[in-house]
Amino acid sequence: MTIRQSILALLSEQPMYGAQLKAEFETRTGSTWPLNVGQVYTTVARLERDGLVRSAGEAVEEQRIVYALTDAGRHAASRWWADPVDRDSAPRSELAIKLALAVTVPGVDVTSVVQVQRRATMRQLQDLTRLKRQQHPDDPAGLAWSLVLESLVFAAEAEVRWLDHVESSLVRRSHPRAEPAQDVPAGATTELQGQR
Amino acid sequence: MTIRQSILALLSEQPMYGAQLKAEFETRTGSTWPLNVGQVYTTVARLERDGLVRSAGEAVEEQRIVYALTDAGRHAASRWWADPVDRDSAPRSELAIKLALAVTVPGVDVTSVVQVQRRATMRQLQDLTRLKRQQHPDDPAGLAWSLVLESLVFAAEAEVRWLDHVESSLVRRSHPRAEPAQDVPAGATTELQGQR
DNA sequence: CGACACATGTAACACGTTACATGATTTG
DNA sequence: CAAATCATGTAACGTGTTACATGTGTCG
Repeated sequence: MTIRQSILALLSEQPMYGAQLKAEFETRTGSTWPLNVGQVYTTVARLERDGLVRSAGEAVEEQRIVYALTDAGRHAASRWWADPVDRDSAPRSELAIKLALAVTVPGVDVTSVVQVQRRATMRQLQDLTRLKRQQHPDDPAGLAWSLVLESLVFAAEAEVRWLDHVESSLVRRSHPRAEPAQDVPAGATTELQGQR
Repeated sequence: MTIRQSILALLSEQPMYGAQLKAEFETRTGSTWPLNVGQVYTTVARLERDGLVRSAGEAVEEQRIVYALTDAGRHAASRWWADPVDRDSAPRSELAIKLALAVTVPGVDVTSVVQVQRRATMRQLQDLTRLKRQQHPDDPAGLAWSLVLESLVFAAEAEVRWLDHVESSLVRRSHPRAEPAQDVPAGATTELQGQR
């Protein structure tokens, strides 16, 4: 669904042809999520089928087929801006499910699962900060990519915090006698950069 | 892929029949993500096709078909525990893409997009804390659900923080003369519960 | 008996993804 | 001219999702 909406959004700025859509999508999101060209065509075909896009046949150039929004398409695009991202359709969090199952299936070394994941997420965090250093957020064109990178950073930080929280829950479960130690506050980002 | 792995994990504990798989999945993850029964059967059929599951034909009861892991299936299940969740296959963040496009497509009221989303996420956060109050994390069976809920809370909090960060980036962009005001530190969760 | 719930499946479709085939344009 | 590049598209497959059809017990 995301690609669908993204294509609508790009076409709402200006009619474009297929490869241009791919290029625009990738430069604006900083190539974080590459987009296969073929997918552009399949998605555009579905949009055309649904009456949101029409191909303004070979408008200017030779064999380039330019796509444009129909009225319904313009409507759908503006609805995307107006509505919040649907939380009900939020994809299942594989990590949350994995750990929920890990603590209920006997014989699973939950602590090890948590540690492996924590290390992986910390590495991703380092990669992201490395990427951010090659980045000029003042550049108006770079603002978008900057935001994308930072959204990944925020998500990864939250993941690490949650993993630590899971670990402390496990400790509490195995030591039910211990006085209820206060959990790490959510904002303890200070030490987050250090490897364990 | 997530459902596939979840079914492998459940079957690694014990052979089960279809409806039981649905029930176990939902009780252990707290019905946060309902699972259509039909999907269990389609997924199990694919697992059988791939040689990870075999149907131990009508083992005990009358017409209940019990599924069990093959050796390859057990192997796949334990690999899931050993490996971190693949970050490369992490789904595209619809929200991040949406805002990246919003700041690059002219004529979009980005601030409004941010505000609408923030309100929606705050409401979700309130719903989650309300759910958490009806929850006993000391109950060993409830621990899993507790963790799932908290993962959603952590993710939503991170989303709100990121949205605020986006907003301040926008302000900075429109007032380039202003001295670079320090951003809100990632750990400013204290006020997060209050509506704006 | 009839209604209900439980359990099993199938059919159909949407989206995402990749690999491949084709044609046109540029360039060494 | 030949090779590389750009652009368009199609075919095939995988997962997720829903709606529907069917059978089988149970219980008032």
